[in-house]
Amino acid sequence: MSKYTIDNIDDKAKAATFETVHGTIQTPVFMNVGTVAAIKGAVSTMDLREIDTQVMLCNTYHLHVRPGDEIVAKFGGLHKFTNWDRPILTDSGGFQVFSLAGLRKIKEEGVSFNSHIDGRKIFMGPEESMQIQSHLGSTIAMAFDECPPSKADRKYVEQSVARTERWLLRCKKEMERLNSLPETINKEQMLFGINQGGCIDEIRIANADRISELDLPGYAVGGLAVGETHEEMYHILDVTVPHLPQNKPVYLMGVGTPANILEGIERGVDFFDCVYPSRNGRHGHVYTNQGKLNLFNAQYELDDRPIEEGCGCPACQNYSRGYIRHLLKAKEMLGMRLCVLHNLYFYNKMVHDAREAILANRFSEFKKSKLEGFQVL
RNA sequence: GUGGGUGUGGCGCAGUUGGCUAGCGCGCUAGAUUGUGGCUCUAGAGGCCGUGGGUUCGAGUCCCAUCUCCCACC
Repeated sequence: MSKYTIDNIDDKAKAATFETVHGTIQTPVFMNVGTVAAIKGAVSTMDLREIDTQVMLCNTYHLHVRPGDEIVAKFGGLHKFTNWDRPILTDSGGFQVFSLAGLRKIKEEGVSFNSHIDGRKIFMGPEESMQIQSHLGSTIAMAFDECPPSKADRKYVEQSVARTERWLLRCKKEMERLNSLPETINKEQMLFGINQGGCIDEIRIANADRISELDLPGYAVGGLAVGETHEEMYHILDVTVPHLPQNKPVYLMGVGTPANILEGIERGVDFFDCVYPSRNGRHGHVYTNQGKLNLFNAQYELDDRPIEEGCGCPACQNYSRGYIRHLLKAKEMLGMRLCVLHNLYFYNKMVHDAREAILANRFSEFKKSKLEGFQVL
């Protein structure tokens, strides 16, 4: 039984508490992306606990191809498999329809993929996605959707969104069936619906209105940050979020930069996830309140300062920029790991601080000072 | 000492019968990256081609000398 309680609303920015079978989530929240049940960059669930993060995100498609969701189920689900007892959100595999374009064929029933691991043919539709996510036993399962390319024309977007809506009904029905089975790992698994519609206001709004009627425990805005400008993205949030239920969490999928997240929070978004902190960390790009640093740059060779003065992360508490740069150049895994840890800490802390600001009704000043700071470097 | 081979950006190499601004890989310097295939992509810097002569309209390419390093033989 989930329960969403709004703690405060500062203009449109929301701070809420979402209670789940795996503990409470305080929003806004950044969810740490661990696609294959691990945060890339040698970051463990022990580390996630140490830097005090709330939610891990895993991927249905990737875990289905390897190791296989039946295997995870034999371990008792993702929570036991990964030794993470806090909430886990699983993405449905829908995005892979988009990101692995070229390996796919979309039909009404679902999508045929060729596995990126061994090339074998895989079929996934709404029912399959729900079955896999049920095996994984995540706290929140995402609906199986299609994320149309940003350059798709209106007609394609209309057809795609209509099909995604039909898929959502099938997801809901299948999840209800799965949650009632005795062998199901998490019988209170939640299904979040996903809003689509490209950059076309009317399609977004009509879709948001229709899926809101399904009374799902949460809703996501998908299909953003896929090539449109930041202004277009913010505009879509401006017009769409008000058409999603106010008493349910709103999740902006795959977004984004620290600035994107602050803009999203300002528009009422609760949940975020993005590969940036981990991917950029692996590439030596680290976030600070003054902007982003590329530790591969020669200027850090003799820099004995931490990544960011005053940061409480394990990297900054123990090591210098110069040492981490050396590790990165030497391709030592520790270099990536320290950068990823720092970035995850930075993201989680920023969103946590945003919550504090909302609770104190000073989010607008908070956001303004953060954005000004990011532009210093 | 004799014979053979070698010498081209930081490293490893291409450079055809001598022909226009000498290439490539790695490295280096920067930049991209938004529901992640530990990637990938883009741009940039850096070489008087061991040294000194010579032949030629023109030499990294041919000739002579010299030095370096490697191999074999005495």
